[in-house]
Amino acid sequence: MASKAVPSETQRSKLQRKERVILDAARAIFVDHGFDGARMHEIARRAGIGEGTIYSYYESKAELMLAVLQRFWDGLTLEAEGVMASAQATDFFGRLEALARYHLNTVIVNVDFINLTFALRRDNSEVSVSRDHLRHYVAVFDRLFLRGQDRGELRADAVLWRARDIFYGSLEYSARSIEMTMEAGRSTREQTPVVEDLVALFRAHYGAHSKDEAIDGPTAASLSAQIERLTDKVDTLSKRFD
Amino acid sequence: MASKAVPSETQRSKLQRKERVILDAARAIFVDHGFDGARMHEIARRAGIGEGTIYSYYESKAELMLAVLQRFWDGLTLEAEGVMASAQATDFFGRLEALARYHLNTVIVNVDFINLTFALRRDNSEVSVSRDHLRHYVAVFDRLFLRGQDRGELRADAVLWRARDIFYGSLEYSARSIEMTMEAGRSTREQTPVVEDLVALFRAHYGAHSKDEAIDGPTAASLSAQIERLTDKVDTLSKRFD
Amino acid sequence: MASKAVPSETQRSKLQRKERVILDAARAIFVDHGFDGARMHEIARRAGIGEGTIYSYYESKAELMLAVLQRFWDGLTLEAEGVMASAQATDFFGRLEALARYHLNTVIVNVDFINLTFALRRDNSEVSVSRDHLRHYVAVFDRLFLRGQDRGELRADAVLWRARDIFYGSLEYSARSIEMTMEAGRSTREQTPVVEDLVALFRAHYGAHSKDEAIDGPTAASLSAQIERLTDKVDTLSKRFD
Amino acid sequence: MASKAVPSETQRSKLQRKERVILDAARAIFVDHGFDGARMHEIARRAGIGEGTIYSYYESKAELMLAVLQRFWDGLTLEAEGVMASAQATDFFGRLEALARYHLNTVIVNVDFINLTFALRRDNSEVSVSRDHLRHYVAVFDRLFLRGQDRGELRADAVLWRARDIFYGSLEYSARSIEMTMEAGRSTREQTPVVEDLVALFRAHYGAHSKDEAIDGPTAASLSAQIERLTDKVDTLSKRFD
DNA sequence: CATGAATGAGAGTTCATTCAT
DNA sequence: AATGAATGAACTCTCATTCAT
Repeated sequence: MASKAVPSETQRSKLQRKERVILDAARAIFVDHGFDGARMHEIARRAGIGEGTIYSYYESKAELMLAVLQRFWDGLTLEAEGVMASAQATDFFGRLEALARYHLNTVIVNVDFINLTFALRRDNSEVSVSRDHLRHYVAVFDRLFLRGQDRGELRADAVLWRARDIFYGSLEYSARSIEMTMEAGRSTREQTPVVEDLVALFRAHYGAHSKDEAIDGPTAASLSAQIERLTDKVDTLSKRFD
Repeated sequence: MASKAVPSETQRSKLQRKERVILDAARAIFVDHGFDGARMHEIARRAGIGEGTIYSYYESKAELMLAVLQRFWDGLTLEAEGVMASAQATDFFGRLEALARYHLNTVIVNVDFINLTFALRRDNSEVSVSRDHLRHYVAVFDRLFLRGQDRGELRADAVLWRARDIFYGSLEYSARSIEMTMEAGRSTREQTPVVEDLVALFRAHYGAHSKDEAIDGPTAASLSAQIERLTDKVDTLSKRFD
Repeated sequence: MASKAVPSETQRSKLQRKERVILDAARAIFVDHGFDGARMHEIARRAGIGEGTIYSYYESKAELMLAVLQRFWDGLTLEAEGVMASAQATDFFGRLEALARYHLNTVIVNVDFINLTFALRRDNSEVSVSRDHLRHYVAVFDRLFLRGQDRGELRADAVLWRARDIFYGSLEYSARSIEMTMEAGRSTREQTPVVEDLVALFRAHYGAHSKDEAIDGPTAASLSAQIERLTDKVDTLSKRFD
Repeated sequence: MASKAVPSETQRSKLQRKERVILDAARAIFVDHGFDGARMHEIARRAGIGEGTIYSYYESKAELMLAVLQRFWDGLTLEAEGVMASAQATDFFGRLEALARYHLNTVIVNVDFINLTFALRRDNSEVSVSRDHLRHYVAVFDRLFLRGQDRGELRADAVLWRARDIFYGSLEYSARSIEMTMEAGRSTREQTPVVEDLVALFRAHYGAHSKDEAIDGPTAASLSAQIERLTDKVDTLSKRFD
């Protein structure tokens, strides 16, 4: 009360907290309804503040969306780097697997939001998203890949961006498929084999050692696991006849 | 009297022509501004007709969008099949290359529209997009792949949908990248090497001459493939109970 | 076909028939949906003709409505006169009863349309109904009443328009009430006693003879009928408990 | 903080005032143009507010109409009761005259609005008018009449709803006639004689001093009245099962 | 004369944004 | 700084009317 004249640390952090609350609310509503479908009224309500208050933090709905996008992609990039830094493995393929696992899961969880980002790429839109967000994010892969080449883990003649297309491309496509089947109540595809498969493909194609090494095919152990899973499915099916 | 019951050929084709004009205009405006951003007024103007006229062809904006989507994906599927049928090569990899080339180019040209399709909410929206459009389209690849396996051109233990994810996923990712660099004035990446690279990857990974193939008797790999296929069958069966 | 140049009698009557078909259709739709709620499209469909055809008979929707109203009230007036002309009784009260019976039934059947007529009395409406329709119709009563006075059946000092207000007013109010209860599935009020009561009231008030004569009260016969009806009601109610 | 949760008295009364302004404007426009003919734009302009503001008070045009109706009929009922309560006379006929005078004048003044009420379709429309409004209003007469019977001022065998039809029916018919002649510049009919005439008619017909009254024992008339009342009770009972 | 596809003005309603409190 | 009532431009969709056939 007495701190009116002197903006205390508390006040500043209070503002930051409220800004975060707004962004959280905005993100949730934007994901649920898309940009045009989202209502400022609903965002304000979810943030627990008045409608007008948003406008003292962001100039317009479009600005708010941009801020949400910014935080989303920055967060993604940071997390991806964190995941790799804290990965147990320190070799290229170990880290690649960690990155793939993280990316696949992220896309599955945020598929609506990522679609929304793509949609805003339109030029005539009032919300024209900069491509830098995405560029920064995929740079995580680029750094990993180049370091792998430097350390001799990867073939020197491998072309970065072709590898990148395959990595992100197939993961995202898988993610959409998995998300679709999840939504339909079925869960036939697991995330783990997709990641393992992709890493194996990278090892085979871009690995510095022998070309054939990685193509070992399924081991007895993995076969056993597959049979186990199938057994479960059949059991589930059997129960349907009760 | 006869002209009353039976609309003359001229009349019918005139209606069909107008329908096409509307769909063309709608597609252009939808791509430029998104579904919510598109204005019926502008679509009508671009089609050179009155606003009300659209509503005697399509019940609502959403219906119109759906019709545009339908035509787009159906056309894509038909063209893809045509491309493969008329490909000079008749072997798997030759046809795969034709399909890849067609798909890559298509995505580059229609990237905005494809983004738009993705952005349409599957739920919570008045435009509920059926997944069948996409499913039909990717079935072209599926048929090609299975035929390749039947004819012994591909490894029997290759998993269809993992191959599909890599194929469409990396092509679409490449397409977006290419489209981005094209737009930026640079054209560092050519389409041809991307396609050739992908086909080479497929040949190396899924080609029948891979190392395990020659060994007699049921190998672990072929066993695994058998299990995989059986799993699919059980899944299909399961779906029947939904 | 050959009769193109010479409008035959057939053609003229054909036009009149079509005009009647249009008016019938229009009336039905106007009654069902009101003036603004009625659709020219639906009127045309019900008449079995094209939408544009209506406009070669009537300049606009408002004109059509006016024509419908005209025919309705003219028909009513004609019928009312016909009813009285063909009434068995030739004395004032007999004819009054016939007119009351006809009017009550007419209002019940056409209550929606009559309400519609009242609503169109608005001045700012594009369909401003002339009051002459109604005036012509009530003139039937006026003539009957004046004749009754001339013939000495009615008191010479009775004021025409007060009698008219009571006659039409109470009948219309009763009609609305009866129509309301009919609609609700109940039919507690019969038309006959309402008419008889009103005629009795007229006889007592405006009859030239004695003032008291008509107030005989219910006879034993009518009492018996009332009890009969009540018994029916109780029976109906009893069945509800099964 | 206190001003947050509890809107100040000023604020609340301001809202109520605005609500009344909207209802007044709406009523005027609805009367002038009917429900369909009325334009929200014009209502807003007349109320001196923005178009959108109306929608924060009423969900739709239909809701607004309903609110107008509610207020009109509730006000009428209240006023009618007030008029009778404050009437100098305390006997039945004195109060009847006060009620008649009030009703006649009310109908003359509000004839357009009453026509509008009648014209609103009970079915097939988005504005579904409840009959309760009217029912509540006429209950004022019903209570007066029954009390008159209880106090021996009216004949015991008089049938309530026939009297009600005559009372309201003839007054409304007179009101329309008077309103018509007033509008035409002529003012041949005065309200007072109409009311006096009607009261005289009621006195003659339903007054307790009628000829049958004096006779001892249950007359046929009183028997009939008893049956009539019993019938009403059974009807009421029946309605409970709908 | 008959038709019904085409028209476009105009309707009710929504919602991002403003601003007095 | 925070609020939320008020705003009005702009939306989709309707439908009486027109006119080429």
